[in-house]
Amino acid sequence: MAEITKSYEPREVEKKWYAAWLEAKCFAGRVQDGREPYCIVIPPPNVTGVLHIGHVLNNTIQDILVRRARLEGKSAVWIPGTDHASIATHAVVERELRKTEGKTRWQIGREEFLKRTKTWQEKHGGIILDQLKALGCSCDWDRTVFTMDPDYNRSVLTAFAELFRRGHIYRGKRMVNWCPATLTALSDEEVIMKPVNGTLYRVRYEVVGRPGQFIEVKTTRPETIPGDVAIAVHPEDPRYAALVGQKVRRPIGPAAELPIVADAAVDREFGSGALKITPAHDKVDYEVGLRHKLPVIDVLEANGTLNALAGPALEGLDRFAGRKRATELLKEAGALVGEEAYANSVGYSERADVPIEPRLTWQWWMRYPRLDEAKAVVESGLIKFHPERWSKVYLHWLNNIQDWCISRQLWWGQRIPVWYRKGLNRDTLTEADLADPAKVHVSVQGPADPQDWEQEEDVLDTWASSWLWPIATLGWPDAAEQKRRGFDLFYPTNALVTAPEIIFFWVARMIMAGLEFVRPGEPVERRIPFRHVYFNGIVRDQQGRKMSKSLGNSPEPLDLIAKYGADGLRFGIVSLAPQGQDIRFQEDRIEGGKNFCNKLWNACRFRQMSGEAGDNASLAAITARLDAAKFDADDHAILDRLLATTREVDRCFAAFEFSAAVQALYGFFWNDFCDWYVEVSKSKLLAPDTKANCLAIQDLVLRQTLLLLHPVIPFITEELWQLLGYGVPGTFIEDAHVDNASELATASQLRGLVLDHAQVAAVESLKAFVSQARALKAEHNLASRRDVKFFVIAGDREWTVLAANLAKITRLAGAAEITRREKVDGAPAVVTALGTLFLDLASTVDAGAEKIRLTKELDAIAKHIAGTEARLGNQAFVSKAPPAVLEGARKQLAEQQAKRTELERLLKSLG
RNA sequence: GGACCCUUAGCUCAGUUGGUUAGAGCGUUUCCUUGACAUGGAAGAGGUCACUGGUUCGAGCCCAGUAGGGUCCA
Repeated sequence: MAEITKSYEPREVEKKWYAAWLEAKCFAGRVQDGREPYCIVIPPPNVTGVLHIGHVLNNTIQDILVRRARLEGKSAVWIPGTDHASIATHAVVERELRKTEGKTRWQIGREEFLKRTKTWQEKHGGIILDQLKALGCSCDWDRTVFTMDPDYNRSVLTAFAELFRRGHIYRGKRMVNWCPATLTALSDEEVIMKPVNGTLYRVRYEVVGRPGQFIEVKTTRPETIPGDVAIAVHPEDPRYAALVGQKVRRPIGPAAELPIVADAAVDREFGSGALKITPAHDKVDYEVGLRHKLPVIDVLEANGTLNALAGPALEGLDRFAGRKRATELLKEAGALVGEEAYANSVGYSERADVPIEPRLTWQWWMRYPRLDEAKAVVESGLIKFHPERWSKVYLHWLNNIQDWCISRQLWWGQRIPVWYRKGLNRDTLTEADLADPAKVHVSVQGPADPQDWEQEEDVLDTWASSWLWPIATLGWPDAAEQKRRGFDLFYPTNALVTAPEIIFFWVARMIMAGLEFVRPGEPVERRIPFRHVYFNGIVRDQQGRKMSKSLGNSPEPLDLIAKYGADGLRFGIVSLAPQGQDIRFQEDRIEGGKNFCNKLWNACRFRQMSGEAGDNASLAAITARLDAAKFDADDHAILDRLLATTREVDRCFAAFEFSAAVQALYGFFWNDFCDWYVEVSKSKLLAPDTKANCLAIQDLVLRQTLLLLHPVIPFITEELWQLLGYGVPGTFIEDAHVDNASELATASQLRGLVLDHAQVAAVESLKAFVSQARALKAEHNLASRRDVKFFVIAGDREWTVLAANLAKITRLAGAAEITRREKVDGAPAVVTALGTLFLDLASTVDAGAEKIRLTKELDAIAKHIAGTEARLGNQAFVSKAPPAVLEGARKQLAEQQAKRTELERLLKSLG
């Protein structure tokens, strides 16, 4: 067996084991072996993306879940992949095209553009997946899926054709959120509302035939005045009743007379109570226009510049320049009554970060399927959200849902599988036309006579492909593929780990897709895509800001791995991520992860240096080496703590409380095992009588600790597992079974061991005794001396406990000896639960200082006694509190009083 | 405007059915390179649990309100 080095060096260990795991196909999701399935699908990162710290958290949690499932004996699989990120990829490739060739995508054409995009994707698309490997992610890489793979395309097109057939998809000319930068429609979810400090312009329109009479409106967008077609007032507004039916003159742009109409949509409280109606550029105005049969005058081009309909003075100007110019024109015309500052919300394009334009265009829309079921499965807890509160956000969205605009005026993505008969005028298509197979063809494979048809140019929203992720990655809709990939076994998947930001974009839609397409007619629990959704917090910087490239506040994960090891990074990030709360990134916590790994490493090194390796090949082999007759208090205590920690970690993993699991393991391993048990072992290992049993206990504790930690820190645990001989050669730690607390207890009971809780409690008092002894030394500046003598005045029962553990505590207290005395005078002392402890200073004690110290302690204990007495003196407390609490209080009071008595005695003896 | 979250030690945070004297990591002070580990060990300092009121024998925890910070939706 190789010797364990002085400190843990992650780099080579990580490389070695990741390669070995891949070589042995450790991560393969096996379909045939009859074990309980466990499946996670990765939230596919953008193919344009690189790993950021948020990915580290998200993917570490997924890896924890899937590795834990393997240790629990499940047939586990984690399916990886990327999505094609239509808009983001367009942005990158088009920018490069512009920079290097000065061309737009239209200049090179659709085919050529797609060729370039494909090349770019092949070059950059795998980066993030390789980074996940460096992090240790145990994905089944043979199953890697890209949302534009041929199989995946077919899933997406099948879903479209099916939903069209079922009446869920339609084509309509409606107001959409238009992004003038990327030149495509967006869904409501891709629009970010931002508060903007704008200007409200008060503009007056002269009433036709009544010179000098005006009607005033307020608008933030004077550049759209050439697109005005009416003024609207509320039908019950007395101020304007007489004017309804009259006309006003448009103050700028092509001259026109606009009717004054009455419409209940007008807010009488806003501004003057009169509203200019510009149906082409506002959703409400468009609806008013429909009601009053008003024309639509679209004065903007797709890219946001004003067109000829805006008039020669504005034509060609960008919308913001146009606004400025329009204001000047209004001033010149005497129509601008005033300007005032105005704070309002403006919708911005999520990707391009420019204000969106409401724009009337033909688009494809989806009426969401299975809305009621989608609500019910979350309301009933069939799909459980962690933390649960996110289900409210989910339900609120579903209750206020609007049809989904799924077409995008882009090229990179699934081209909509709709063909129009050549020569058909698409601007006049009716619903009946859409349903007529002679005019419109919808299918996955396309028409048999393509020469007679023209395919729809638009592609689908990326989310309209990724909403199929859990089913398409498992082979849907191809029966043979589903069989090969284990659809029947792995669906529904177990957990989805994602960010709350995409609860609408993705989580809700996946639920609807699953319910709609999977196992029609079967119970809903067979159709849902996953049972648990864990929302990880957002990783922020120290100031609480989101990590972003432009701020440059995001640490580079690969640098962190180089500095602290993948395990250190994983341990650190999980330890600071409590369930569902956003986290502030602290590099020192990552360093803490690294330090923990080193501690683990060195504890194993200590074990290796302590004695011959025993048979560690299985839990049974180790427990067979335990000797119940040789157990002392510390042995009982460490096994008790091991069982309690195992129980707690089991609970935490099942409850998605990962940072609590890590905390429990940290506390157990560092404090209970290293700080105490390893230290007491040093005495036990010197005695031939207790050595073998002590080593067996260490082996048992280390084995279980490695198994519990493996999901969080896979590399170092694998390395130590092998170094300490826990596995049969040729197997891996993941081939072992992690025993739960009761299995562990049963295994040790088979060796005749019954944990003695009195002994466990005794260790607590021994720890306190040692700690008090050290403190007493430190008080007298003897902390580093190991030759001091202690005296104890103790009852027989207390002394029995001390005597049984004397060698260990003498060593831990850093004493030459601890002896029992009947009487001690003039030595500094401390009252412990195991008697009064004196530090032998011969006659050098400073009585004055000692008195001050003891008096301080006496004051503190008096305060506690007063509190406890007050509680026990309260009749209501005595009669109402549960007996256990009451009993505890009485016992506490007795102990406090005994301590006070002893302190008083000590003070008195000092004179 | 609506919904949700947060406010606990200098910093970042735990505290899951209300019950002894409120915890951790980092930082900080003092001491220690003793044969697992200085990526370490020992001891210490540090908190009117945002505020106000209520329920209760008992509140960091439950309820109501106030203030501040944040997120999402309109």
